[in-house]
Amino acid sequence: MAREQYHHGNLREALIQAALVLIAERGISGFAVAELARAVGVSAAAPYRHFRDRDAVLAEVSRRGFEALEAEMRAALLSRPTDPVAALEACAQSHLAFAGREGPVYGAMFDPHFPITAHPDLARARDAALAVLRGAAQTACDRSRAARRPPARMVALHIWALTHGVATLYLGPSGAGQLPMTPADLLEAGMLVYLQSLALTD
Amino acid sequence: MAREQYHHGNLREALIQAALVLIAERGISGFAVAELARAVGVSAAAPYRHFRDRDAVLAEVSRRGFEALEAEMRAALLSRPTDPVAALEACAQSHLAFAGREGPVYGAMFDPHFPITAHPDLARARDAALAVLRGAAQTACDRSRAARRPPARMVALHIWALTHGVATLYLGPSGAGQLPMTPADLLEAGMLVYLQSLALTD
DNA sequence: TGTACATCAGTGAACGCGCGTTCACTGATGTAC
DNA sequence: TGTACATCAGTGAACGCGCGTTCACTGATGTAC
Repeated sequence: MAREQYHHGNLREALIQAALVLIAERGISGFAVAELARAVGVSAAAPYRHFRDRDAVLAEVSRRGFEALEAEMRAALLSRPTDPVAALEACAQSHLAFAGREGPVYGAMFDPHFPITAHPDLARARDAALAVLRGAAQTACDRSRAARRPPARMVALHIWALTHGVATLYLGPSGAGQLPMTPADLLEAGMLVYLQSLALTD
Repeated sequence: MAREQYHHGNLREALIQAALVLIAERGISGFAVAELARAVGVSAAAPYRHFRDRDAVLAEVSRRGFEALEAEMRAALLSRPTDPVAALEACAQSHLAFAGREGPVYGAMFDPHFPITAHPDLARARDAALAVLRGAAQTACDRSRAARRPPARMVALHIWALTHGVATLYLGPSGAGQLPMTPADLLEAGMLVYLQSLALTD
């Protein structure tokens, strides 16, 4: 854990990795720059060479989170190249799985108190992740035979919101066990009902 | 602001009211017992005569929040006695409106980090609010002519999650303005698509 | 190949801050007789 | 109606804590000539 050299070499990266661990252990509100520095074995002032302030560390962690989420959703999508409904479901399920696996980081990514407008990179990464879902919705909507098919953007937002709602309500320590089914099943059933109206099952 | 008497008279109630203001101003993480005592004009130790600890204050505020939410959903429901779909929509919209109006308190009510198991009153109040939605879903499902109608409990959970997702993603300062429509419209459209599958429109 | 020097990436100490909670206490209230 | 006394609901001081951030600084690195 202790460093040998005066210069760390790649302190920025080490800080981010340590931040992931710290956030997982303590949660967002328990995340402290001082403790972060301690974990890396560096003085409390050192992180400020690489990040403007505490929020900047959180923003970078969240940004990477969105990049990972985007990649996973994209992969899920590609695993279902033919069936648009299955593709949307895989996409939503990978989102939910990500939230379950990366609980605390997911919390940071979607923290309503975070001043996201001050961190445009973060907003862009989030939008890029949502865009994957949007693309899948577009494919599905193009094939819809429903009388009044909703715009793809809206479909994407509905799925995004439903998934996020399930994740925040029923994943994690506080949410576990108040459901007569798994969160994944709840989401799957919801998607099924919702997508049925798009008249895509051919 | 300054008290005259040594005994406050109704400090517990005054603390709760002040907590509402404080949470609205500073958010949950900025909510401090010390500041609360200051706001009421009482020593920092006084609140501990009425609440075990900081969390107990938050729990009571949240509990009342759920009671209010329950009442509003119930009222919304009663305003649509004949049409089950309209009733469900009114219910969800009142939930969303509550979240918009009581942003910070709503945040406390659904804070994933809160140790809700340590506060059974709070869990009960939350379940009671959800039960209102559940009842409305039951009424709707009973009249469904769908081939495979989902259980009412699940329908309620879907609507609960969708509403909560829309609320947390798109209400409040961080969520405003990233949507090409109002959150209420997004929710309404989502409900419409979802409920269509229940084959209730008669 | 060697050296002067600019720049980078750390240090360590300090500032100022506020918090949650406990403790022994005291002033006020109300009740029993 | 008056008084002793138990109880209640506050006080004020203190403990221990940790944080974010800045500042002048210094050790290490690398580059130009």
